[in-house]
Amino acid sequence: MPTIDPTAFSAALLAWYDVHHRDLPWRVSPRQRAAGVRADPYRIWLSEIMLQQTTVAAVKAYYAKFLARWPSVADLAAAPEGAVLAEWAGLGYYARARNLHACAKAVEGEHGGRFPETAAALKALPGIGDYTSAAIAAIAFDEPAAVVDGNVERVVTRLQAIDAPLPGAKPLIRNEVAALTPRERPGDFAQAMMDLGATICTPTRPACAICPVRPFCTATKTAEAERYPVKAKKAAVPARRGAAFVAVRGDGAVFLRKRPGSGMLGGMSEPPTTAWSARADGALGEAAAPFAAEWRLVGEIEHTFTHFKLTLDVWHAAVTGDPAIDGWWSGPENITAEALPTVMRKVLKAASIGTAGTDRRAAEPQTKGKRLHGTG
DNA sequence: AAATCGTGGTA
DNA sequence: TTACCAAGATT
Repeated sequence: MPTIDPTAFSAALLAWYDVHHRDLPWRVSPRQRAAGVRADPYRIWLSEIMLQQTTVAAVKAYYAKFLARWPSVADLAAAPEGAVLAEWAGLGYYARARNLHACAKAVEGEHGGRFPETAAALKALPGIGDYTSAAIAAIAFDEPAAVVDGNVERVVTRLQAIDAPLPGAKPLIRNEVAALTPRERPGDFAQAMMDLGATICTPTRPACAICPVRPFCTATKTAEAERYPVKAKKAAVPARRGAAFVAVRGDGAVFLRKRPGSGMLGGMSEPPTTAWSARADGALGEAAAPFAAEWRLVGEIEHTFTHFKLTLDVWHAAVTGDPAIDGWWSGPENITAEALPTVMRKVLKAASIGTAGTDRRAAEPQTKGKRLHGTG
């Protein structure tokens, strides 16, 4: 494997970054940085947690909402977990939101309200692992930590034509990044590597012709950049099936409950659902309902998670009394603020529970989910 | 240490 | 439609 001159490499990369960096809400631009503006650790941390396995486009609106509602780590630490989960609803990987809140409380309770300033200390906090600890340390505290995300893995495996498949090649990649990371401007270097991966060294059809570090790249010499990184193929996702029961009161309120605090959609809200059987053929009738009511099958929804595809039969009932299980009634004016993950919003939509306005019976054509015509 | 954990966009 | 991907962490 050829050795890259770190000084020449980072000079080329940073010169490109100074001109072509992305403008992002949580970012301090190189111009601002040179003028002495420091990144706010809270904002860097918040954005990094949100950006884990999540696109910049999806994060922007959530970042703005969180920052407006909780401008400081103290504000976030003082919030109820349920409020954080509700604000996170729709962004996915909900353990991130639980850990976000736990981390804010740890910073307040154990670190005097200030984020620790080294990657090693940051990594001890909830939700902060190898990547995030290095990123915060580099961007907010100028520590020359090796920042390795998916972008960097792609860039480095191409630079060095690393044929070893991921994730086994991670230690090798990390060492390469550590060797390349400069003492000066380590935060800009990390962000430059990620911007390069996001805009030039893309997964498909990389723009090698305009790449600022092309002279250092082995893979592009043989036009093989697109072959990297090498990854093992993923297994096909199995199918599961279950049922959801949407009870509606006369005033339009829907009965919701809180899911267990850990595991799938941990801590999030839902209309009561059955367990999700590994068998895709599980014919679940109203006998599976959590409480007796005049249940009527009104539709079904499909939702694909990371490791399985779920089909839920959607049952609906008009209810007068209170169910004998834990939960609460959520009125039409409150439903959008509930901690409902996307799959559960699909369920409510299939049961004609609107998320806008109060007329849940509005004749809105069903664009998603199969509308069934039961015995009416 | 392989499995678990969401969602939306795109080829 | 299917498959893969996007600033990974936890157990």
